[in-house]
Amino acid sequence: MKKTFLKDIAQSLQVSKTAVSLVLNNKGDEHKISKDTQKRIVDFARKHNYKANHLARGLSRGKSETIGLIIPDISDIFYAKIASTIEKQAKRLGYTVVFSSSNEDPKDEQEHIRSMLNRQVDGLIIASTQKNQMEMKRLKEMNFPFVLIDRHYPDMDSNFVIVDNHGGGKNMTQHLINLGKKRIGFVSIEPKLDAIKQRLYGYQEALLSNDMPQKKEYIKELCNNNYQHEMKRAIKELVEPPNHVDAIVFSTHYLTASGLRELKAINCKVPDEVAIVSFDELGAFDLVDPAITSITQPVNELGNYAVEFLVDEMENKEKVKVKKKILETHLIIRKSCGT
Amino acid sequence: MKKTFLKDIAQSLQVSKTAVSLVLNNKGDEHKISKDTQKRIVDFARKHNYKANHLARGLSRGKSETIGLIIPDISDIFYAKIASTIEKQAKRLGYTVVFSSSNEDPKDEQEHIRSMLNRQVDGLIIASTQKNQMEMKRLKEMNFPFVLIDRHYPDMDSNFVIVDNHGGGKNMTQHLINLGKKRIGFVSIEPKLDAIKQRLYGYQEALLSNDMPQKKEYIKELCNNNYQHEMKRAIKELVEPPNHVDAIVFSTHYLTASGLRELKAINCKVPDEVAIVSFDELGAFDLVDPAITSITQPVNELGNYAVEFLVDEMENKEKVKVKKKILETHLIIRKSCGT
DNA sequence: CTGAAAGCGCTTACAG
DNA sequence: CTGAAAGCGCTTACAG
Repeated sequence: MKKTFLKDIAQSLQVSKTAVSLVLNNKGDEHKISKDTQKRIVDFARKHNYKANHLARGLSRGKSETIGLIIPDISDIFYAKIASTIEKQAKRLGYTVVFSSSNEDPKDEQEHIRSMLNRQVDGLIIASTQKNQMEMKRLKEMNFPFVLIDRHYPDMDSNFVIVDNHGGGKNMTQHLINLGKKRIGFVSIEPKLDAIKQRLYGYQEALLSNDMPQKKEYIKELCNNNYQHEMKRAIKELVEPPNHVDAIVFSTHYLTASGLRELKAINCKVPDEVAIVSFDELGAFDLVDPAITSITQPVNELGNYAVEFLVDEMENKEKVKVKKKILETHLIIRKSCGT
Repeated sequence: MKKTFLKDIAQSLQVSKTAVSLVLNNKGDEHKISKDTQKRIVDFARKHNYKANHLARGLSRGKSETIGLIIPDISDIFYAKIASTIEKQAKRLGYTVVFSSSNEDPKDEQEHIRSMLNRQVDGLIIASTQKNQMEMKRLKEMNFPFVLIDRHYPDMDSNFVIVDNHGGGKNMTQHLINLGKKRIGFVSIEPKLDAIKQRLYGYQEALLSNDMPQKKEYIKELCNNNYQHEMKRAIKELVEPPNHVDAIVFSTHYLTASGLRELKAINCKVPDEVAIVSFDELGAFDLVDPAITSITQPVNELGNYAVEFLVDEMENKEKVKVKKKILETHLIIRKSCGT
């Protein structure tokens, strides 16, 4: 099966390449090409399974119809889900998506951004390390379409769609307070990301507005690369006297899993001795012992808005205002906080 | 910041585009371009942040340095992990990856394959629906590099890297038998996929080689789109008399999760009343109540081999023989089978 | 209504 | 050692 090119069709049908290209791009009517010719071209193309070479088309049109997705880690279920909805939505609108994982490394992230630009993606969706503000500024100056997801740069005016981390942090803490918990710990990674900071602030605000004491010792911030190791000690310090917390807020799904492992290891009963609540979920959190009360993020919405914003900007470059969206989270109550 | 093109460099430096292109592609020495000229070109390029337009380069060279990944569903943790290692490995070798989810729809899969060909990917990694043998044949005839992962076409001679599903199914069943289980059920999706069939055969072989009865009623095959609904009944029928199984083998991670939910719903104690074992895992299977004994798949190896095989074929088209690899699974013993 | 021609930004034989 | 030129496969003003 030989490959068919535009030229082949033109020659076989004794028409110009122009005509073929026009017709196949649905501009036949616009250019008043006879219905008959159009039909012949379309039929021939279909029969020979002709499809335009995207590289050539892209080069010629100055757009590739692909969008780049840069995330910390595609194997994290949260990002995997986002990637899934982004892909679906992008496909619907005629775009393919190429992805790259930054592994939270700003240098890698920058490299991927540039590499994608070379590859002539038409736009970028980025869940950034939040350490590349200069690079983002550069994109803005180039007038290059992009939208930040999950993590944004608070000082920068750009498209983004994120989640209400502050509200989520507050709600999960309030839930604990409503259940009568008095000494509520907070386990997090180092709050380098605004999203993580906001969860902490939410926690603190809930405490504050309920006139509960804020103790520095209740807050454990683990190193992102080494949290599994540090978790052991953090949990111990929280659970044992003098802190002796009766509840723990975990700021990410993997911290929850890790923390629960430690709690089990030291035979601390959840929720009887300590209640736990998780920001975001892992695969089978409803089956875990005990089923884990979690804040849930609207992944689909997030992905859909991201693509919508991006395509909007790609297709009407000049007129578009910066678009921002903050999505609400949702508390799913299960067993890990008791009743 | 204006974009720099090859032409700009050539003009600024008063050399030919040829020279610039050659030097920037590390063919300066080969073409005996003076060290001095080379240095001037490289410096200028670096200073102005020049990067070749990949579309143009691709069109000209006839390769895009991208590989296409087609999987059933990127939001499934198993494929997300594979995607992650494939991306890492591909990047190391200078390739970008574009992905598409088929959602188990053969038509979609075919469309994605063709769309990727139009986009001029250099090779394809496919976890196929296994209903597109014709399309795969077509790829072979075109001499287009591709490797099948996770699912292969048993009747077709092509590159693949899969997992020993038969062995896995056998081991997990044998584990149950070793623990003294007598009536072992098997819950699966419809065995349209060879991988799923093999797991069943493995189960059957374990039974056979231990002189245990094979009962048709012990085997439940659910419809892939509707398994959550059908699970309720399947579990009931297995657990209640007359079948009254004392163990269940689940052939996929999501079936395990779903089945366990039903078992809990009808208050059937695991592992005391019925032991369960899972082929493949979900995020927190070690934390589930009870922690789930599972067959684990070597995702990283799988991804690495896939890329290795593919790149091998892409870069030495003619000489390469078909490469096949079957990876061993691993049984992780936890609590769900008792002791 | 239709075609010849230029152009997208590269790479690479080919000729000196 | 180096450059002019053709070519990759399309798209699209432009001219009739």
